[in-house]
Amino acid sequence: MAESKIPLIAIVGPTASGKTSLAVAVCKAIGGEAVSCDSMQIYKGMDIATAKPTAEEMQGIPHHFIGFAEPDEVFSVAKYCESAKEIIEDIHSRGKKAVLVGGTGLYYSSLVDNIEFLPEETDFEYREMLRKRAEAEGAQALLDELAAIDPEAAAKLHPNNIGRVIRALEIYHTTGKTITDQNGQSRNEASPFETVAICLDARDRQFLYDRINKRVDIMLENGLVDEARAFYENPLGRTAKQAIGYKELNPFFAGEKTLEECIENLKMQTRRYAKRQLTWFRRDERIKFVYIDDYACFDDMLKAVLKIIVKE
RNA sequence: GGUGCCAUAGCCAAGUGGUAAGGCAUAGGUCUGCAAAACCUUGAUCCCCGGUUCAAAUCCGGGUGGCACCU
Repeated sequence: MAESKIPLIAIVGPTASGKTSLAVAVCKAIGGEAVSCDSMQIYKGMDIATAKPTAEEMQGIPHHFIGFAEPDEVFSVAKYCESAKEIIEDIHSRGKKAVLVGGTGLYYSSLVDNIEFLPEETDFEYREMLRKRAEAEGAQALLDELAAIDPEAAAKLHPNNIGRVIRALEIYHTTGKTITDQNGQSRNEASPFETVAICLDARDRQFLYDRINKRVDIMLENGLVDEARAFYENPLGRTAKQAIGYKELNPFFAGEKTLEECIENLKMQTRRYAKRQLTWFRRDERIKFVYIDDYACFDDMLKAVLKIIVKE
């Protein structure tokens, strides 16, 4: 069984930790192709803010799953897993190694653990109705309702986390099954991948934050403001508008705040995002952590990483 | 040199006699179809010294620092 699994190398980690350059170097060393695991780099035009790898950075290594969707397209984990699996299988069938790169924890874990998503069952009207009820009756009312049909799920949710409570109710509404049942069934199939995952991190948090701050400055030099202005004038879709880098500059375009204030906030939001990414990867004990501030130079780190990959 | 105002957690800030609201940040965490999102948890004895009082961040005196105005 295990022999038939597809080997998969994953390089994950917080933003600005150096995933892109490491992945390219790894691909070069082992004959790999990069597969992005990033919820925002999938969009066309959102280049600077999402730090999409440039042609120069890619150094001729094929990068899949980047910049193919329209900014107004609503994307989801389910779609990601479906397509990413196909891409990885294709790379493998051509005798190359797939190297997954990215920082979207939900996409990563759903793909690697082969979460099975059932056919689409969203009901936006029902969601909207529940949202209005939450406003009128209070969030607790929705959670109480969920507790009546699925006490297990309700126990895990905080009433203020309205989005999740609504989703749980929505699943019951559209499928007749509780989210607990459905989630239980989603893990039935074993993963087709034999994954070796590496998470980039910094021993000194400030080291990472300095890199983040610096990178935002570079994005600004590269024209982030103009890119953001374009999306301010042509608003993004439901998924894409969540990207960090545009919404933080809107108060400046609206004349409510100075550019400097917005930039400070943008840096702060990026730092907070990096922290959240880390909590996601830290809880997966299979992921090996590599600390970027342990190495004097990139090549030393690359050697250490390749050692982990070869050993596994 | 004089007069007035102010001094509470990293920042903003409420509280005017009974043992310190709140917001932001920070740190940690949750995560199954919007996830770069959403959500949870997380800290102080109130500039210093002395006094009044059963009791002071809160009143009085002095000091230090800042701001404003005046000569």
